[in-house]
Amino acid sequence: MARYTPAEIEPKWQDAWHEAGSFEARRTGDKPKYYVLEMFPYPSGRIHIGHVRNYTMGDVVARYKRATGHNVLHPMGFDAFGMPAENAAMASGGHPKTWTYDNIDTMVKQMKPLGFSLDWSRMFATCDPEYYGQQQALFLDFLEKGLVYRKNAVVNWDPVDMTVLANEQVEDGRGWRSGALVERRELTQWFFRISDYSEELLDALDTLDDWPAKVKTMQANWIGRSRGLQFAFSTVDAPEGFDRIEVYTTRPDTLLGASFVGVSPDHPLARQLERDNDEIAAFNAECRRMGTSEEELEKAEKRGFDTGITVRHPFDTSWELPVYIANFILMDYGTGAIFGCPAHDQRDLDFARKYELPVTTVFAPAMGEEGTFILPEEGGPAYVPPKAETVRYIKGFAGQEAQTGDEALEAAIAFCEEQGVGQGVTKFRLRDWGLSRQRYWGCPIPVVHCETCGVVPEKKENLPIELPDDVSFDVPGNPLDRHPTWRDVPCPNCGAAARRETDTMDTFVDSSWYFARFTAPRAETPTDRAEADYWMNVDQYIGGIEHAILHLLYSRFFARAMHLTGHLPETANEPFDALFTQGMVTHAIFQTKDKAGRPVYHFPEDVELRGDSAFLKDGTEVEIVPSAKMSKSKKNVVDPVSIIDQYGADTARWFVLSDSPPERDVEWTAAGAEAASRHLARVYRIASEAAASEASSQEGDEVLLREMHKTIDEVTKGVESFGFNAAIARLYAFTNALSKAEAGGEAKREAARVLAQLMSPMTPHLSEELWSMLGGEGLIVDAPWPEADPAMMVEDTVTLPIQINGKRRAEIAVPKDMDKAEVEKTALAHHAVVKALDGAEPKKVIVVPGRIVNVVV
RNA sequence: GCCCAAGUGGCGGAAUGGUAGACGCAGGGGAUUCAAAAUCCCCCGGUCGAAAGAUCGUGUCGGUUCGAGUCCGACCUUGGGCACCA
Repeated sequence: MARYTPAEIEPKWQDAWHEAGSFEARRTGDKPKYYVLEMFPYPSGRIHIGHVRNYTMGDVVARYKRATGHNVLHPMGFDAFGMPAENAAMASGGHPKTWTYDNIDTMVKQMKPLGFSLDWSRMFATCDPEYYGQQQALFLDFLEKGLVYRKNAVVNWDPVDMTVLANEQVEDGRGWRSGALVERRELTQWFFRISDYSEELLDALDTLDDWPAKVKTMQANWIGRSRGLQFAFSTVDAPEGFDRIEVYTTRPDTLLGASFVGVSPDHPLARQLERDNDEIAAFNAECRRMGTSEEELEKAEKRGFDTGITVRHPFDTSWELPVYIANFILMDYGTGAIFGCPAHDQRDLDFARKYELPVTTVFAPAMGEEGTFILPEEGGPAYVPPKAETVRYIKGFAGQEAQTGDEALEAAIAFCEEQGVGQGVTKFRLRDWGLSRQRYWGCPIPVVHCETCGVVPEKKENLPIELPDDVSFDVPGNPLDRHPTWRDVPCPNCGAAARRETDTMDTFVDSSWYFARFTAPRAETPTDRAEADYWMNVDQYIGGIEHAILHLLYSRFFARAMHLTGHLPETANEPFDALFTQGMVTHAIFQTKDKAGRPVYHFPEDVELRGDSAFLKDGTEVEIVPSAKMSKSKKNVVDPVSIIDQYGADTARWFVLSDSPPERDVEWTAAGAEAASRHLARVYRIASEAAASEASSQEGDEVLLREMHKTIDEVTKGVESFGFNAAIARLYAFTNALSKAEAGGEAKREAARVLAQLMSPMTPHLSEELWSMLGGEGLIVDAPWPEADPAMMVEDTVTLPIQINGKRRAEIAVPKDMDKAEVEKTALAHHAVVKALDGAEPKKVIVVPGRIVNVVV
């Protein structure tokens, strides 16, 4: 009998699909369309097992939808701009462009043998001038509509390398390459007005029924709508022009517990004070030495500097509060100034205790719930109940004595407005999206700076503004900045000597509209409306949970901006109808330390495992950090090519789906690949036997075919709900049933054909082979998905467990449609129940038809 | 620090509030074989027991319910995100 030889059959069927043009997306016929998209990869160099898992999931959906009669669009491309290419150029002297395109070549060569049903004719990379030129056109359209503007913003500045650092390039406040202390520096940068869409982006989350709730929650929290009071304190002894300090608070009901006012080190007042006060200048400078990330600010020790200025309490002008400059206050949020109420905010309480400021409790637990409440001023923790909880106000000034935080908030706002102390406002945490990057390897921002005309947009006919190739990375800083022939251009407006913008775009811009470009990847405009109108939206988007906030939020903004500028229909404002976030593939990190004690990472293939220890080829022992997110910078990536070489693509595909639920992280182990391979060989063998079977006894036909219909039903449901591992478990069970079946040859062949079809989204090559072996018509990719016959799935009798006091003690087999009273009678007659009752009457009998019987004694 | 998840046998995991551990891996035993590989069959959460069975058991502690892995509250641990990694 022939053996399962993936190395022969996989290329054969890939050629057959290619010849038939099976996977080219076409707008033909009256079939419904289906657009399935996996988040496109960064061309890091080689594909890793996480890619295999991600694209196999998308391929299962794509192939299933194809089999259920859809025109499927399933494209692939590369998110090709970004820092690693520049880092590689700096490390080894090559060019980012060469590095990137070489990597793309390699990765395409590695992906094709996996047999994904991708329309490769639509492939592009975001670093193709044809792509980023259209992105520049979008930028100009956005600029015209006022969706882009310039303002100052701070960046991490490395004073030795003379370059801007990404947050991940800052380690313990020092530049990763130079080790120099990082400074915050303010630059004029480009911003998208995403915050204008805060409310809409938040409210529209409710319409995304097929998105995971956790992603919607994360986005909602990120956008962060809050209701509060904005008002001004009048100052005492403040410099001129600072008669008032505007603050924003979400807890105006705690105004009588105010203890101090805090302003950001970047607040205009702090900036004014540092001019004449060296101590304040030093404190502010110290604060600015911290990185720009929110995480770093929050984790840092909370510190303040007493400015000596005070403010008057709005309700009692004889009551003065000190004004501190505090390192934990963000200039970007609210007004950059707050009042602190230590009794009801742990951070404020820590601050008050540190600087010996008064603590005044405003509210306490409601009557009857005081319990062991310790007043914050008597050493207790800050009392911060949920705003929906009713509390008792001790120092309230508006509304009832007992009310919820929410009620008190509104009452306080109403009271303050009436008193002329500020007004209620709704604010959002979401900030505008800074897109300027002081780097070479990104999409050039298509504007020119002219001394007379100011900021001048490039003319669209000059697009794309291509990156110059003749650059080097041996000098610190952005090569575009020191490239005279590229940088120095005439003003598009007046023709005078001018300078091209040398900042490039954030790579999130590239990935915020690629899904739209896939609908017409060669169009002369960003989109072709006929194509976009047909193919949008993405029916199923699949990607990592790490993109839950930024990428997905930016894309939602871009879809709206592209609608405003005429590039997408309004129906595409929410571009992703359904989202599935697959878990990550994790893997141990292998690291050593360099002379300065900084970690140096090593690829798994460069590490030799001996027992629980690991060593480099030169014998150096390597530290193993278990189970971390796979990341190119940490080098803990697994190369699936060897798996494919050894076992074939179908085994790799089957294995990544079978071993773990798709939304959960999976720790890569090679152990299961062998088992997956054995199973596929077994399926091949069983199908071969079925193909040759001459058994004429039809005794077991019904049993087998009933099993088959149940399997069709469960696998279909599994595939539709991303329960791939459960679907595969069902296919294992059905394979066992087929192998043991005492059925006739015809029934076995039918069952084997259905098995091949049900497996075909996961193991398409093997399935084609079996299909042709079993006399299937045409290609299996063109065969319609099998349908389960409901009549074949009902059982005549059911087994009911009997519980006594909720614990299973026995079971009975009863006809499926036996009525409740009869079931109860049968159950009570069971000897285990009789014994448990011991002559007494049951207290209660619960009968859930078809499910369970519970006897309470 | 803040936001969001996850936690079930030796391992990966299954389970519309209704028989916890499907299916697979590893392990043990057997068949086949001159022998092996491959294949096939059986067993496989802990404790007690010869067995029948009993009893405990889904990170920890409480709660709701006739019934909780599933719902609620608190905690612990691990992971993701925190706006210049992509």
